[in-house]
Amino acid sequence: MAGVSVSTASKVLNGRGHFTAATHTKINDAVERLGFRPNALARSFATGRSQLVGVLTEFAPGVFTSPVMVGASTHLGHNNMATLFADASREPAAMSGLAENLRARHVDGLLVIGDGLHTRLSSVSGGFDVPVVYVFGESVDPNDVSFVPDNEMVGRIATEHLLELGRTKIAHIAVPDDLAGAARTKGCVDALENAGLSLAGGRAYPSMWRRAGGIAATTAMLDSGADVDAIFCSNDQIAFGALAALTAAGRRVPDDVALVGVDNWEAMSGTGQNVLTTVDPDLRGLGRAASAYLLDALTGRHEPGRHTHPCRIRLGESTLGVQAETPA
Amino acid sequence: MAGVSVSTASKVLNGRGHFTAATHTKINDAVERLGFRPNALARSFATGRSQLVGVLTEFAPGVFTSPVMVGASTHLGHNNMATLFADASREPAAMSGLAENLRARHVDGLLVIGDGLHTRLSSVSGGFDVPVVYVFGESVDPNDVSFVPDNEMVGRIATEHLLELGRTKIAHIAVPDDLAGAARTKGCVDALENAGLSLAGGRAYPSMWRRAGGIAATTAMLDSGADVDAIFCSNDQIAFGALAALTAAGRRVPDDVALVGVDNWEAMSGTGQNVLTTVDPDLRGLGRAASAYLLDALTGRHEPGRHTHPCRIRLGESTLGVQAETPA
DNA sequence: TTGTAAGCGTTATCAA
DNA sequence: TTGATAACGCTTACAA
Repeated sequence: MAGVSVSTASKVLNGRGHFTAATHTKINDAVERLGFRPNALARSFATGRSQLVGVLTEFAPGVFTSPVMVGASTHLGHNNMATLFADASREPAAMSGLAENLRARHVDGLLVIGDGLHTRLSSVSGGFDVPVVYVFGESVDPNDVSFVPDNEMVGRIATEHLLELGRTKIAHIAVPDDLAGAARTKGCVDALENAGLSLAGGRAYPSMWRRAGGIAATTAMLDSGADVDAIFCSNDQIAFGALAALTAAGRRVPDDVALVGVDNWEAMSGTGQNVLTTVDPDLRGLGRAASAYLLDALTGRHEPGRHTHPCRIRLGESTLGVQAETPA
Repeated sequence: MAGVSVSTASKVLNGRGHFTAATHTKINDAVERLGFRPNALARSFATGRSQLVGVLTEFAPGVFTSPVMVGASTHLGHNNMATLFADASREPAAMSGLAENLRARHVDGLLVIGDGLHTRLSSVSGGFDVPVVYVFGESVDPNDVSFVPDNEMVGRIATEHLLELGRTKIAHIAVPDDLAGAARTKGCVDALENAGLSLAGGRAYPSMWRRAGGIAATTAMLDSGADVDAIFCSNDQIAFGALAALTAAGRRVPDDVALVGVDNWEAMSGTGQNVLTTVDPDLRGLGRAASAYLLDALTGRHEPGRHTHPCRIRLGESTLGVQAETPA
């Protein structure tokens, strides 16, 4: 319709080669009039690259999975990559079948997203000739590439913030039977040691990830008569429990006891409040970092092993008091 | 390698036509030895059907979005359809661009997933020559196909359960400025009218969707001296607030006041508890129903308008007491 | 600066 | 029951 060959049209539309202005207009006019849209499927077929990245989640409904996925998908989208999604619904056995499925569709790369806690991800890289990146969970195979939050940094940042505020009797409510929890504890203990201090109460107070655990641990701490002016809680749920227990016991937060949690839960759940000082693991950023790596891997980058993603602290009333609202 | 033509191989592998057992073996052997995997991309290109369904979410990190998505994606996967994912990150303006993107990839159909509350979904069906289904949010265009939870049924089921337990002084904590909330209220009031009753306290007690709202509304209710033996709360967060306020006021749940919420939050968030009787909107089922419709639409089904998906009640201690744990 | 033609892997039509 | 061959819509040498 533009009176040119298909190859000319192809080149112009993809900005390859040099053509006269007249040819450009002819082609653009024809595109306009025909409402022409290139068939991405045919293009993928011709080039052998699908411009598709598989995203395989261990359990998509998990609260922490979506931000990682969205961070990844958005960044991929900005780079003309579409996201082919599949969820294993917490059945590890389903993973390889779904991966196989994505492979048949010739994805250019694969992102395997874990649920961030508990266990390692089983490796599905075998059989893939395209890059596979494990996110928010480490592959059992150390030769695979994994991206995880820097949980030691989480513990360190939280503790250093409390130290900077002049707190010295810092207790820690920990989740021991968990990869992420143990790392957060290590970061906390390390930061204290660097300051020549050790855990208030002489030990970490164990808890589950839940609010009720925070209440129980804090109650135990107060009952033991431990002298404490700050608590680093391994997540925000625990910190909310600690807040409740402290308030019930007549301790003021942060005046008597300052509190730091982890997860940036208030922002994530959209409560619009900012009561808790919290360490944000930046899960969107984690997804973005992993997909950025994947895009680089498409052109040869290969750095096997574990990549940690930095966290950032979000200040709130539980350490700064109500003056937390700094004017712009 | 099998010594047959490509067309024979193609037919055998797809189970089309009749061939001798010898041919079958020859081909299967070759497949085995070569590790042959059909190229889904080439197939899509040849057939003109991509076997791809676009899933466009308004805000994927929203707690209620994932179950819908996973329900849809899983059901589609069982029908050889892959899920092409894109998220608008709460920017309505982004929707059409993303939809355009999915269209360029020649998806066989599109699912637009809302966040279940507040507003209607803007229609992106224009320009699509494949079926588009709106889920968990109704399209502004009544000619579009929408799948939403049956929120009137939610209110009705909750209220009928309380009536069956013999409660007659049933109060309601409502969220008025919201499509879903208003429908739940209507279902409740209808059920009461059918039983010849009306709302305890003479009116619904307004609240936000949050726990704090439940506390405030319940406190107001108690302060007003209303005579109440049950409360239907528009969601579980409100119900948890009501539970706290009732307990603080020395009322026993369910002995003095029975409580029903909505969302099946305890199961969704994996707390492993079952304190609250709740109406489960069955969001996975909603996703499944919408994608089942989409698959039918591929072969001609067309029923424009709003399709409601039934809910189901989950009994818990807040209406049955501790004997809720029925033996298997 | 533009055009010709081969090729990507599969399905589908028709003939044998 | 099997095989040749065109076709799907695009990219990409290579030729002009």
